[in-house]
Amino acid sequence: MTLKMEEELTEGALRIVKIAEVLFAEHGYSGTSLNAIAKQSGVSKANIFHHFENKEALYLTVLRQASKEMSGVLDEIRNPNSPTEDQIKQYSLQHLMNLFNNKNVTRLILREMQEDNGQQNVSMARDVLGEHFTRVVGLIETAQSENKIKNTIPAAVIAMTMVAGNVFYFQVHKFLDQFPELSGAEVPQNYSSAFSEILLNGILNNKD
Amino acid sequence: MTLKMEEELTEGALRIVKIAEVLFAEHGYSGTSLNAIAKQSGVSKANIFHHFENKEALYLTVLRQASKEMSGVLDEIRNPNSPTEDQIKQYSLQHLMNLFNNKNVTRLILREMQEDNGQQNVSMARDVLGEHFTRVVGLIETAQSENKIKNTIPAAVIAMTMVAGNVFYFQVHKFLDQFPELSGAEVPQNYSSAFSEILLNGILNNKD
Amino acid sequence: MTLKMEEELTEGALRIVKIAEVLFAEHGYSGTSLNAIAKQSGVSKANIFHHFENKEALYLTVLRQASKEMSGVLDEIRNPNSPTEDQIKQYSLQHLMNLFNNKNVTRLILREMQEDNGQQNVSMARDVLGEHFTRVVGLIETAQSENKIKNTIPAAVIAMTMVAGNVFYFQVHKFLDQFPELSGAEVPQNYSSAFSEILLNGILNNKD
Amino acid sequence: MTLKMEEELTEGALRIVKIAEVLFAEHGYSGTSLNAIAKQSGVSKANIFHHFENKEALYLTVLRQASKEMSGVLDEIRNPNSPTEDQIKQYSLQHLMNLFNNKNVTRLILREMQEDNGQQNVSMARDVLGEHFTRVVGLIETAQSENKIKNTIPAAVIAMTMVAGNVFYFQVHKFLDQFPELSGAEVPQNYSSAFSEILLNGILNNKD
DNA sequence: CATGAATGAGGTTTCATTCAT
DNA sequence: TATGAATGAAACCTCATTCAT
Repeated sequence: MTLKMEEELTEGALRIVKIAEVLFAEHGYSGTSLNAIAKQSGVSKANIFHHFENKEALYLTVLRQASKEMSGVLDEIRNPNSPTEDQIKQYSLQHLMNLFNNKNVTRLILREMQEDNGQQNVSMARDVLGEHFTRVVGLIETAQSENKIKNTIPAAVIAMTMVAGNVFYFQVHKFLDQFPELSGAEVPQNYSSAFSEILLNGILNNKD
Repeated sequence: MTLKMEEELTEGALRIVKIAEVLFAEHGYSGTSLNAIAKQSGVSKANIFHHFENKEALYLTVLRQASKEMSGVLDEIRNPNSPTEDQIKQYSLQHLMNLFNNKNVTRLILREMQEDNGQQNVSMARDVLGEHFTRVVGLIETAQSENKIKNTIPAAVIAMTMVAGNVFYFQVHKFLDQFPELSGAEVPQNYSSAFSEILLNGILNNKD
Repeated sequence: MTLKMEEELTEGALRIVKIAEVLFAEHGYSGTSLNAIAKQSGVSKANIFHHFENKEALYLTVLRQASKEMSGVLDEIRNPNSPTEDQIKQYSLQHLMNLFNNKNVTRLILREMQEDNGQQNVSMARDVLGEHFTRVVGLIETAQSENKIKNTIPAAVIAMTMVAGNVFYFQVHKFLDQFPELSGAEVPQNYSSAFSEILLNGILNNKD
Repeated sequence: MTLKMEEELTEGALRIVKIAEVLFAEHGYSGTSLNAIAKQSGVSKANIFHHFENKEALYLTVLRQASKEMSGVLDEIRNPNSPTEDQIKQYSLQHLMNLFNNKNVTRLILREMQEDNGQQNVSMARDVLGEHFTRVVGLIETAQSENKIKNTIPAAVIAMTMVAGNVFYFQVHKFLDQFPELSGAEVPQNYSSAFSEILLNGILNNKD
């Protein structure tokens, strides 16, 4: 089931990819020089070309590797018996934690989304949005068919809103301490909880 | 009322800044060469250095200029007599349109938020999030005091959620046609409307 | 009696020349940029070109001005009645002090001597060596004719030796504290006195 | 016995250093472009940066290499049995020839002495003045203890005078034909002989 | 598998100089 | 008399890449 391009990476190559991932995530493609990668990896520049055809090829490998890492994590966790509400909350939180646990990958792919690289970043996008996205859409559709969630709103938009909240929180997280109005949201779990509350119940006061 | 750093830009300098804004937005800082800026501006490379101390200084000028542009736009619009619900909808849509109308600036500042440039991007962040953010917080707090919006959710988190939805939509917009599940959301107004619906009423079916 | 090239310098031009003299002396011709001169002079670069045809012309003006300064100083002092020995001592010391008092000029001309600029630096050389040189030669020849100084040694070589000692001391002066063997020579007058002693009486012990 | 910084120069690097030595000696640091060095060395500019971190590093390597060359030469020559007078004459001449034989190095270091580079040029200075200097001081002190040379004059000042004469002659040599008074001194040996005569016996006529 | 030597192209920056005002 | 705007050329340096070993 190994695709053509996924030839197993040797130990040396993997080391390079790991470092490259960090640097590409931090400084972007053109902000990262092979020199820097070589120096930090402790290998020679020439060695990079020994393992990868060129910079672009290395970059693509990094992206592919990154995607794999990200999607791999969350297969097991599921709890089909709990109420819809809890399931959504749980999924949302899990997605958020996923973004943070794969910080470099996330940044990498967010960068990629801002570039005009055509084809390539679409599949990338799927990975941040991503696995969860599809699954949440399914989950919601089920809930809608059971009349637990409003039928008027397209499931995809709901899923998207959830992802949006998480991704944005990820992007903004490091500035939070600069916004005193947002104090309390620094801890992802707290934010996620409040966000889910909004998502589920809206903000209007429907008391009467 | 001119601040120290805002020395009026001369015509020549402004021309350079305008072009640079586009290129920096499209390709990022290190992906944009002064060569390219010079060529597209129709001036010599040396002339850029006549107007700006170095590439970084030009970049900062672009950012500053960008922030100014963005915050300037939306002062007038207000409609204090309409119901809270409509006001929020209206604000949200306006914010979204703002992001699209100032595409370059928005991209520029989103890029900036991903970099680790300390201080600098905090003030930048304020500008995308930004003006609206503060105002919406006020609006919501008012509504909360009038008991029209739930008091249990912090106004700031609500505002943030709104901004999140818009910014994320901006980022993802160009991929939308690749996600058939999301068809219908390609037009910002449609998306905004659906998103406001969720924000205001939540997704749970509270009928009974 | 004004030569073609010595058209009186205007106040503005003179200011530039003064600054340029310092910078050229410190960093040499190619180490000194018109930018630096302009900035330190508090005038615009363009203004330099207003006063001087180009960098070279400014440099030549500086050299000319420098030479004038240097040769002008010592006309008056003479004491024809004192013994030959004292006269030589006095001249030697005076020459040395001259070098120090016109530090910039001296450095400028020493630099010039090391360059391969043909013609030009010959006349420059005369100015460091210079005025004194000719005069000392005359003085010594007189003394020789009076049999007070050995006829076997050419007057010019004697004069040259004197200049050599002084110039070298000037060049080496700032390193003296690093050579503990030479302690005591830091004060020019002391050095000059010891040097004259050697020059006049040699170092051999002729007692018997 | 290899010092940290003296990592053996590879063939390619050495070639560059050799050419750079000539050019730096001729035109000074800022008067010498890496372009020129590259062209004359027959290597690419980029290759220079492969071997040296930057222009400054190349320059320092040149200086270090130069110092080594200069100090290495004269170890063997010694003739402890000849009379003091002859020994001094011989040393002086040898030093002078040394300056000429290592023309580039000498110019390089003389340039360096005129710059305000702090630390660096002190050690350089030692090399021109240098080896000989210390040895001559020793020689003279011995002669003084044997009462062959006046005890009243510090050995260091005597040595310095000797070096002064030689260095100055080196600096002035190329102008000599322009000074008719100095004819006869164009040949270093002749000059050295006359200079030693003065140094040893002074210029006063002590006959009676 | 790994590296040092080498390079052409292009990057940012500085230079001396011109010109219109 | 003085300057800001503009520039071509050249400075130093970095980049991704190739090749022989």
